[in-house]
Amino acid sequence: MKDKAVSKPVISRLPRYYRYLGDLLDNDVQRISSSELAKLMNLTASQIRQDLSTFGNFGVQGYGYSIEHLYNTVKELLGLDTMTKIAVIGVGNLGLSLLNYPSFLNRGFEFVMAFDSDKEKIGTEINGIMVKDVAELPLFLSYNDVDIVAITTPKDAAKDLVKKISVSNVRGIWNFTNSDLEAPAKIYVENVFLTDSLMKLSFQINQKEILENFSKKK
Amino acid sequence: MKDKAVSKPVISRLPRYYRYLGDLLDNDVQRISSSELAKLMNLTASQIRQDLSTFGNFGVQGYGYSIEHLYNTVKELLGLDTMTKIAVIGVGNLGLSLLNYPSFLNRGFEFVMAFDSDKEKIGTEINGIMVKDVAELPLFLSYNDVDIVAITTPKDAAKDLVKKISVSNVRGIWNFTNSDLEAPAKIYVENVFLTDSLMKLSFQINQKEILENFSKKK
DNA sequence: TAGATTGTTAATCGATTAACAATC
DNA sequence: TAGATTGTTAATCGATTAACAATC
Repeated sequence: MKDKAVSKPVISRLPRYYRYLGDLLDNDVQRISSSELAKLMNLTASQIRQDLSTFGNFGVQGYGYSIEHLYNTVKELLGLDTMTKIAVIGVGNLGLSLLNYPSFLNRGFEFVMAFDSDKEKIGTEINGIMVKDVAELPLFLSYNDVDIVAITTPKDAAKDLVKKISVSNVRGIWNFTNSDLEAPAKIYVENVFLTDSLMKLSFQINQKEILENFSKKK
Repeated sequence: MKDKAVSKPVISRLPRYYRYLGDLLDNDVQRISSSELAKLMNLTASQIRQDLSTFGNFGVQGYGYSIEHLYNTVKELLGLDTMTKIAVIGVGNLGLSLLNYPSFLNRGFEFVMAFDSDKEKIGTEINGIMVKDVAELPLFLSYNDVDIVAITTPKDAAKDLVKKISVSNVRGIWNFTNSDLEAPAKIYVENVFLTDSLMKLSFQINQKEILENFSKKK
């Protein structure tokens, strides 16, 4: 184990490893070599060995990797062997998607409460999760352990929410507003920028035409 | 204008530039230097100048960049000055979020049709968009210009959908299933892996503890 | 033992940052 | 003109790929 912080590209690949290893496990495959896994995942064997060696020596020379062992290792690395508690703020369609997402629960995540400002929604229950008035958020956070807050409100509401979250024990914000949030360093912000994602796709499918247009004008 | 393909990191930053430039424009700022913009966006001035020079010379020495001009340039680069037509497959909460997302419409995107397999949903209308039987997808794609298909179905349904999409004129897939989709090279796949995103967040907030645990065991 | 495959060191590639001449 | 700031070339940094000794 090295002590330096793990590099971003490696972190980004971990969930993907987890998915592929899970599939292999489901198919009762026992072992896999870095080159077989590389072929499956469209990576190089070198990269896989480099990535894994960030965390330790999990392979066996001449044999490869035990899938079950590697799967459990990655699972643990991702913190999925302990329950992570999530509060959802904003119960619009996006908030509902999260609360109803079936695969979160059996992967170490648990929704503990939902919040909204809409009187119609407050007091209702979604998938077994209560919807509270967002005004009660600070009090709730001070009396309950919440690891992650998912923010699915309009972006104007977010700045004030971050302020309230910042004085709690929350360690992560899952940001669905389409704007960067400024949070203290102790809180990690993971962004899901749907509009950015769609624009990237738009760029990619138009790349040739767009760049041609551009050169003409120059 | 260089002719080589634009690098991935640059493409990823374009929507973010677009957001910040839009905000500046809304605040009636006329001009900005690379170092001011860098400060605002938490980048380096060097990087901004490098990024922009991928596409042309938009700045003026001693002055900086005209925000309006730069904004329009990025907008055009992202293909937002022409309408991009999107069909949504799967009208669960996630599909609903997309169809109701207010900011897509005034940004050059248009939903043309929604599809689902649920008899209850077929024939209904969401935000003015009809929901058709997914069985009619191939026919619809053959008679209508659709640029992007957003897939929000369970992942088991996706493989078959991709096959059908592959024989159409669709150029991009916006993939919300939590699995990699194999599509022909002519179709660009942009992934939104919500579970991966949450797992990354989980890793980050637990990084210290997790890595400590790991070193103990070794 | 022979063959396979790891973990790691070295080489390469690509992206970011720094420096500076060109020029508004 | 003097000051500011670009676009670009060069230097640095970091990530990926290749190579190979160690070893199951």
